[in-house]
Amino acid sequence: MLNKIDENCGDLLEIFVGMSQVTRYCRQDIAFCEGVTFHQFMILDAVAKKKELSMADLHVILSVEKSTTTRLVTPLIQKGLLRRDRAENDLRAVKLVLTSEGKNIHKKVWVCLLSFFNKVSRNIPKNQKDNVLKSIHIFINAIKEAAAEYSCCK
Amino acid sequence: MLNKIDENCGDLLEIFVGMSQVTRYCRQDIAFCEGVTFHQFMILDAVAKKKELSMADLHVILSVEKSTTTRLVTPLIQKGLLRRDRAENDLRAVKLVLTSEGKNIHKKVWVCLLSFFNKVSRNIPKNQKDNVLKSIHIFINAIKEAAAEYSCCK
DNA sequence: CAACATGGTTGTATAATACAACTATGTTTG
DNA sequence: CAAACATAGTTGTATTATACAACCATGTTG
Repeated sequence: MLNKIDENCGDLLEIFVGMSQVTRYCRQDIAFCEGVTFHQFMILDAVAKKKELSMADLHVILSVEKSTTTRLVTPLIQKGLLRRDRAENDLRAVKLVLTSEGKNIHKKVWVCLLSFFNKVSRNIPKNQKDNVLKSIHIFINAIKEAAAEYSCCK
Repeated sequence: MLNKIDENCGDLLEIFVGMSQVTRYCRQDIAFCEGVTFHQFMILDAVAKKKELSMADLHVILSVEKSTTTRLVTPLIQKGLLRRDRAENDLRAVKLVLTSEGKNIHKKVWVCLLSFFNKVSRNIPKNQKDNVLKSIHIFINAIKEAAAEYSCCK
């Protein structure tokens, strides 16, 4: 009986290991696109989608500490891809916007990503694609929900 | 036509983002088990499975740089969970083995993990479980294969 | 207005990670 | 067999991602 569970969990562990590897690959490989890292691209993309974005929103999207958010944004400002304006309605808040250079780079990196994504896509059997993507959503959400209430060994 | 592709890729990006988040959660949460981090547990588990393991093998399993492998192993040696013996047949090589304390901790952390995995499991509809796990394998492998040949923007 | 809440940055510290240089041991080959 | 090459691992050095706590400035509310 415990065996059954254990086996299942062995699978899960393997999957976590796989995800951890794959995440690492992506961060590294994508780093070679126009000098933008994976996280940096996420930020550019989030800003591109919303036109303007507060740090607070961003920190939810990235789901990292707000201090981390600041540090991730800083290099993008320095490279001139983002502007950090004050929000009109709340003087505490920041409003991130893409510079034209930022838009440019965002587009270029998308092209890189597309080529990578296509390669990934080609390694998934056509008739499975939909199912696979859906399954992963289910899985990721399952973990997020579990993590929300999770606090181990306390 | 490009739209179709783009949309698909938007999905993929979302998934990568999700994976990156989820990976981060796990590293953090699991860190609370007996002071063992996710990677450290992977190492303990790999050694436990094989009884003994060379650094070379381990560095393949973790798929990180060999120097990183060394640094990940070191704290486990220091905590007395692993022993670093010389291999008999090759004096260059190392043979990692679990100490009894290591076995003990390995087991304890498994219990923590089980409880987490069960929570995850409970958030996946029963009739989908098999499908979801299989899909993720397909996906992870697809990425690994793509990453193997991947070198962007060159 | 005083107390509390929110948005953000900075100080400080740590973990994970890479790459290059190096040591020591093995293997192959002219 | 000695020289050249290959392999196993560690260490030096640097960077990135990350957290937590302390802090400042601005808003909101009793």
